[in-house]
Amino acid sequence: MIGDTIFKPINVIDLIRQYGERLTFSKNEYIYLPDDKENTIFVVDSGEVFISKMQEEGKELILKLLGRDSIFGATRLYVKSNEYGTYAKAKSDTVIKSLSWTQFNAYLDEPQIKNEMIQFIEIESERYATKMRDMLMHGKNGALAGTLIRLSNSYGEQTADGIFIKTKLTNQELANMCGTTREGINRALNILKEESLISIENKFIIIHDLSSLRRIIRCERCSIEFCQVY
Amino acid sequence: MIGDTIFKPINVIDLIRQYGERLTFSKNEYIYLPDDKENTIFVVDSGEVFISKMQEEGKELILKLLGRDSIFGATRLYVKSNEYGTYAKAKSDTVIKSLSWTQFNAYLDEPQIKNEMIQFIEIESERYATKMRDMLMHGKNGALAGTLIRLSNSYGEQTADGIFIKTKLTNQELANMCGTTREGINRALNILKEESLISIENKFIIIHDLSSLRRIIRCERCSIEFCQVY
DNA sequence: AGAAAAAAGTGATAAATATCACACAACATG
DNA sequence: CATGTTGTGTGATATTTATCACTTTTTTCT
Repeated sequence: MIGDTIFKPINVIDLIRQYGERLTFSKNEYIYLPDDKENTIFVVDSGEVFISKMQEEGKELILKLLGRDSIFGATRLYVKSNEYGTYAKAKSDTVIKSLSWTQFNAYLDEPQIKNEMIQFIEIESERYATKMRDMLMHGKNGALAGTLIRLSNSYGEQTADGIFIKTKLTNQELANMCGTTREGINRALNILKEESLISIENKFIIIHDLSSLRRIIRCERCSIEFCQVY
Repeated sequence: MIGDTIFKPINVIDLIRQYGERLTFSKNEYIYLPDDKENTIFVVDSGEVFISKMQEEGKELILKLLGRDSIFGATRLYVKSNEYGTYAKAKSDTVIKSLSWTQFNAYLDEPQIKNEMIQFIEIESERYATKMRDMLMHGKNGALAGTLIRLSNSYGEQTADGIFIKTKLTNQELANMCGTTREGINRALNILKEESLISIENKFIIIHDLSSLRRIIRCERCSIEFCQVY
């Protein structure tokens, strides 16, 4: 992360790590499907996980890209719609810890645990609202700019050369995060490269001019906490 | 609403009604601005309120259209970003009740109140996630179809003629809900009229063929609870 | 290392959206 | 009821985005 520390539900993470079952998934494996019974809470140990909204005809919308310490799955205290509604897929070989909701539920009496869960949901909601604007108001270039900014907040590392994004993403994956096409992303990235806003080295994106990216979506008062890819 | 009853935080609503201050706003008045200090929770008594994300150059993205019994404002238990981030504007002449966060906070010890607030936030988050997909994956027609479906769930009344949407919306307002232009909405509505999916009578929209609207955004397993305009 | 698979790049074209510039209708109000 | 004001409808045009059909490059896997 650049600068600010952001909220992390450390007690919840510890709890799942301590009592949860260790599971491994290889690249592209599904961790849960939209109509699976929503009865497990997960935390990422290593690797990366996409949370997506399903869409037939091969299309998908990636809502989140999770890394170590992200919690996901049954994260709702009361709203039990029975199904997850989303699906989770391992982006790379991944180790996660999983705890059944029934087991986790027993710890919700502890104020610290419950409070962290509430904060988690509140932040999630704020992030969606912010993202909605970025994705809808400035065309597909705006969606890409917004995604790159979020990536820099979540996976960016400041280097002499610029902000190095510590995760490789294919054009198709970026397209699915932006709700657009692979070809469109390819062209848009190439334009950003020509304009020297970014460069790509060994498939890793480096952001050289964050302010110009921000200008695309007219984001000045950008909140680091609410502008994340997870 | 059509069918299902949906979640309503009745105890919270009663609380704000009982102890809150009555405020009136006339059409187009702002109730709060994005950088106002987030220190008041509101409930709508009568009239309608838009919650929007700001955008200079006159553009705005309407996130919610609230009616009687909707709560808004400082609805976060822990995440106090100090500013609202959104603005609230009276769509029509409106009466609301407002309670300072400090006062409201004292009642959060009551489990019923706290639980309702948590549920409210959880549902809000689910609604945003669902909306994101509808708005991003099927172009501007999809955004309009999604908006009309949400309007029918929130403000629809089944009549012999179809689903009557009990609130008047200008093309500009619909455009701001969809992240598109007034002209675009105008043409899209006219096409839907030609195809007899909807008709407009005395400025009120009537939906004749909800299934066809759903087909535009490929929504079969549509959840009434998560598909609302508030 | 070589073959197969996956991802990236690109031109041509079609389709969707936005923009501009008005005409016209409806509505509110003094 | 005359008159601004606000909202609607629409053509013409520009811009953006998606689609198709490939080629080339990069990665993966024996």
